[in-house]
Amino acid sequence: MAPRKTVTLKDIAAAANVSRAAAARALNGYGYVGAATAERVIEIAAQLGYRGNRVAQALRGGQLPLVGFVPGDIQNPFFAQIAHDIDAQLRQSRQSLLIASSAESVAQERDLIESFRALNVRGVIVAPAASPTRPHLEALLHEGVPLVLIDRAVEGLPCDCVSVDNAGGARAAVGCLIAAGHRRVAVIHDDQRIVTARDRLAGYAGALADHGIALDARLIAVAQSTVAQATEATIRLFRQPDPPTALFTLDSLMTKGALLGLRALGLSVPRDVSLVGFDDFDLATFTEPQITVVAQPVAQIGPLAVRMLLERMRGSTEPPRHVQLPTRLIRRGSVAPPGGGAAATDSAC
Amino acid sequence: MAPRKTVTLKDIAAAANVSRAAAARALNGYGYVGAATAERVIEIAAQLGYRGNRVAQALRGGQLPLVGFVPGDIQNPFFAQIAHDIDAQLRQSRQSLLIASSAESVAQERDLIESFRALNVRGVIVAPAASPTRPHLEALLHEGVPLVLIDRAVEGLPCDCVSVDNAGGARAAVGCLIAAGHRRVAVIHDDQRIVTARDRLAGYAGALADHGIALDARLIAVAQSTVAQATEATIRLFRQPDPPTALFTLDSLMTKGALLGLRALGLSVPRDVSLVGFDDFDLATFTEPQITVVAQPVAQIGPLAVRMLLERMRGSTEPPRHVQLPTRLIRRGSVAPPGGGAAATDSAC
DNA sequence: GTGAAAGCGCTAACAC
DNA sequence: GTGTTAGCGCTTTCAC
Repeated sequence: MAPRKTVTLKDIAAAANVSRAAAARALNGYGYVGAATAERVIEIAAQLGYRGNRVAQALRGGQLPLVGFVPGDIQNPFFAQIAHDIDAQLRQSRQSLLIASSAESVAQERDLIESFRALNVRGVIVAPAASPTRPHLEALLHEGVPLVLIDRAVEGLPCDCVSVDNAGGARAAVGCLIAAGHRRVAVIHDDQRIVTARDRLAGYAGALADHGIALDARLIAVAQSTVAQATEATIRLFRQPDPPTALFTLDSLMTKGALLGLRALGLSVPRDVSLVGFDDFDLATFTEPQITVVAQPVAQIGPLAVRMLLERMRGSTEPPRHVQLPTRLIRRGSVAPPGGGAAATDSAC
Repeated sequence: MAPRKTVTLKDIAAAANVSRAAAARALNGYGYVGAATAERVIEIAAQLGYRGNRVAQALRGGQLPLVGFVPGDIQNPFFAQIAHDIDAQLRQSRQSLLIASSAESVAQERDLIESFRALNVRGVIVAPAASPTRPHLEALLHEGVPLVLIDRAVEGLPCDCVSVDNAGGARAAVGCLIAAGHRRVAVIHDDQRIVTARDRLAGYAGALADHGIALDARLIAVAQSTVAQATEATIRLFRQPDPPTALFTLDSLMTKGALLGLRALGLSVPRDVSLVGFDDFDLATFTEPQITVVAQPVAQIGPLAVRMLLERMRGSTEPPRHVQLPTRLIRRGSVAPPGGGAAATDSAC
């Protein structure tokens, strides 16, 4: 209980009968120190439980061994895995990780970046929230703090970025549906708030255009990215006269909602409607049939982002790189030809 | 790009033609400062983009506004939610959160605590990994660093703790199975590595004892907490001669594994076997039928832990509190009487 | 090889 | 009211 006074360099210097300078040299193993002295100092330090004071070190020389990470939401498995990977990678370079979710709010993101700046972090990884301008990120760059964007690119921000090919993935997903014979492919999207949603929607439109299918506004539903809203949107979509025969959902929460909505409607997948979702998720392989999805290379994002960040922290001044990782269509059992045709185990999809 | 020299208190003092002390007083709003001076200083500071240097402040006075959190695994939704809640709560007291998973390894936990100590964090929240001794946590306490344990209590460690009633929850779960008429209730558990698993297993044994049912070693399977291992364990359990009629799983990963194993065996829930899992999870309401589970009050853990921590950080010296939150049995559709009896929509469970 | 001394940026007595 | 001064714990020239 007694908040024992922390042992400082001065203490161990005194105990070893050397100057603080000599002690520091011994402990950090630089400069000239007599082998005997060094050994003695090190032993005494160990004995007294000396542990150095990063704060003082940071004040003197550089910065604290701190890196900040701002995901949209740490509860999202996508970000949770990335956080885990960043954590694991960063630990090897003995950096500690500050994590704080922006909850997709720019204001919150700004505050977080602000506090990171005050702490003088060595670098920051952020999944930027949607916003027309981003002065806080620019300020970071301006101060020379290494910054890596993940998941969402930001135009005009000269920094490294790791994202996935959202448009391409969506195009492939919808293409697969079209290849199976669908013409009336619905989509649920998320009000365009986030860049990724916009790109995925663009991919949807692109796939339709590729095959000369006109966009039909009645097949495009808007919902916030929650299970409940997606469920409702699905129900609206399929209660229309002349309903769609297939559905493409822009993220895994929406895919879950779609599943629930379809179930509520008594519609069976893939017999009554075919379904493809963006983003793989654990539930996708538990359903019967399993759900066909566009999988993102989540496991690559964190490690790559860290590698880029460390390079910058080491002083690299290469021009910013924007890596766009490819997605992968995982064909499972949720796609079949329209009109309750044959089960499509081995269809084009 | 140009790492513009950070503006320091000295700079703004010079620009305002006052001493550093006066400037500091104006900026931090303490002590006597002339209103005019204060205003001028503040304006100049804003103009120059002064932002103070927490590191220097910390060196001088107290500590950095840092709190550490060591979950077992940030990817586990249980910990992800807690992390989210801690983050949200802590933000209000303007603390930044360091998060690093122990991966259930004491060695890693020790290293993390070590680095937190070096950073002089204000407090630590940890889900302690299984270990006979915990010198690093004791050291923390000894230094007077506030520490709150979550999810797992540690005997003999005089600090606050928030856990759930694992034994009681398990007892209720198994009791429910027994009430439905089951006598041969199997359990899959996790090698006793973690305290929670041990308590849940004790609850299982307790429920059996309550009803005069003898423990049967052949009904107790060991598996690590992974879907794959639990799947195998389930298959082993139900391939025996005289197989169980009900199954209790100790966490959600295992429940998923059990579902898969049962499906592989062609066994239907709850007709052929009844199932109750510890820990609620999203999939539990997607399956047909939905799975009966023992739900933990996850949403309470983080906020409560933070409240306790903040109190300690404010200097409270109350005796340590150990709060054990109650669990709740959520009766869904995975329990029925044994022997393919009637569907148990409204059975005792 | 080792010690003395000068700060890093900030705060808080204490003097004026 | 405001300035002077003395450090917080550490690193790092620069003498010796």
